[in-house]
Amino acid sequence: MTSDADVFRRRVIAIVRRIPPGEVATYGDVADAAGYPRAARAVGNVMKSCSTPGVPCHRVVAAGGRLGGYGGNESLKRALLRAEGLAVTTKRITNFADRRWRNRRSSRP
DNA sequence: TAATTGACTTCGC
DNA sequence: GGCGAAGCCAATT
Repeated sequence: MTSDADVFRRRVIAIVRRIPPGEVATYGDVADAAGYPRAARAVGNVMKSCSTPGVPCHRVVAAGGRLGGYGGNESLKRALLRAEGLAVTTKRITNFADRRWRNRRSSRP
């Protein structure tokens, strides 16, 4: 059944899978790409339930270049992002602005 | 069915 | 610069 929630989850997963290596996207960006610019939290929930392999959840970070959660293992997330070619510090991504995956429908002034 | 939680975001103090 | 509160969406209990 294509429940709205299922579609949302499917959409989020599809979008996250579309994130190219070496780039990252924020929960808000993924939510926006999914059609719900305010569903950043919902994206987090979907990620937590992401039983779908091939989904680079570690490429999804919080806004402002912060790491976010990743199950609490932000150290692991930091290592993965660094392996992707990103400059990550203990709390945020240094070149986040340059590595941010542009997927938003409208550019923000 | 209703209420709570959660890997968020943003503004205010 | 750090902490707190409010707002939004979906999943879970």
